[in-house]
Amino acid sequence: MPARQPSKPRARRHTSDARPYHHGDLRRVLIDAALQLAEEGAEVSVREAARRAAVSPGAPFRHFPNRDALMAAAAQEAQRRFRAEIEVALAQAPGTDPLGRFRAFGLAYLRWAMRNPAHFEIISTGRYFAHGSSAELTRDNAELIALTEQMLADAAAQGLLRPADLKPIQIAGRALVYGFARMNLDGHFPRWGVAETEIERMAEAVIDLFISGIAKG
Amino acid sequence: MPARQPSKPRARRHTSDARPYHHGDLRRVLIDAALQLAEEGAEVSVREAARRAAVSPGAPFRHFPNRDALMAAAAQEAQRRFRAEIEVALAQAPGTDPLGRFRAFGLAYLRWAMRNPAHFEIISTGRYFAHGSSAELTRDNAELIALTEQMLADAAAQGLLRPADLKPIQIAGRALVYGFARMNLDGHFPRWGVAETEIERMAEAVIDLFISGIAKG
DNA sequence: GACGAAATGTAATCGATGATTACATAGCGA
DNA sequence: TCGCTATGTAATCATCGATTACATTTCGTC
Repeated sequence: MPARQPSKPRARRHTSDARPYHHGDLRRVLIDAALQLAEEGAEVSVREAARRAAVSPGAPFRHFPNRDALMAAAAQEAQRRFRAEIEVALAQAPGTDPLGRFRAFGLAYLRWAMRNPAHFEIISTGRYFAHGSSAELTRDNAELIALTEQMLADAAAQGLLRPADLKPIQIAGRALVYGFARMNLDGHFPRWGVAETEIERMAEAVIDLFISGIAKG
Repeated sequence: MPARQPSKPRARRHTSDARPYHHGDLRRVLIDAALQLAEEGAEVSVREAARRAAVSPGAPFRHFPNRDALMAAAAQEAQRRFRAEIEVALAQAPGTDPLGRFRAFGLAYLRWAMRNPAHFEIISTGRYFAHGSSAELTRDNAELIALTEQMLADAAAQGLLRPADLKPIQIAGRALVYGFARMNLDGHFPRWGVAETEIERMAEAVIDLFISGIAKG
């Protein structure tokens, strides 16, 4: 036991012998641990995150005032990844057809939600932290919504849609995609096929149905 | 303090002096307390339910093996009320037009979900208890789903729908309504109008949009 | 009616959790 | 080099779900 006497108490950056008193980047590690816990289906506790970071139960509170703040930070990280994937999909979307872009958006949205259900839940639910407690999350989400609304407005301006109020279309589009994602999350889909491809095919069919329902012709 | 000496230890049914040792209908009272707590936005704890029933913290476990069982029972009660309201609405629905019945169903569904968000959450989320832990809840829900699917199948059989696969229509219909309800629940609607009438009007518009999207003509 | 078993409530206790406080150590700048 | 601040530890608290031992009531059976 007494082998713990510091052989190198010098101001070294992180010698490899035993973990240093200061962790290095505990905040980040805690966020990752929280996301990982959620992914595993376990409920996220501050203590368990601390445990995984090999740190005392009180340490996390140096970085987050309370549990909700940790969850909010984890949600921000998840949202960052979510948005990155959306933007990649849009960048690869064929051309300038607003409805085609809308379709690509919806597909990327649902694909991510199907494959990262726990992270999607953290982002969307507003149960782990007060909704609006993270201004960044709220702003980020508002931007994505504005993006889709712009697509639909463009489609209307180009005469691609059947005559109808735009607002209900926008709301319905959001509700449809959000509802599909949450149904998957909340266990409202029977264990459909063997793979996740089947449910993703259904997601595609639902999006196409919606578009054909609002498109002219 | 020593005024607690039982003046009437006889086997009376419930004399009015002081609460009797046995509660009477603790199970029911606990379920109601749980629903009330959810309605108030507080998180539901067994102890708090016991507190409201003026009973010791261990008492509830005589009626429910664990917290989840209490929540499942509460969910069953909420589902019972939900379904009752749906059936009233359907009974009042004008005629035999399948799409009209579908519309009435959707409106009643969303109306209840908007006005009883906490109860809707308990029913739908599968987070308070293992999804499928309550066979009755599952069966009840399956019946409602079968009902709507039958409406859409009838509509298709009567040639009221544009040609399309029925399955995506059924899934999309569920996702749309469920998504709208959950968006409201999860705080994705800005505090729209003063009253709840505005959001209910939007719900109606969304349902009508969906129907017009799948209906022939 | 009387009695004993079953049902139902209480009291005490356990382990886990979020949170706070006092203290220890590291790292950084004047 | 000194000392301030950031960051981690240790100890502690209240709350919660859950279990156990014990108390009281209720009810069927004789």
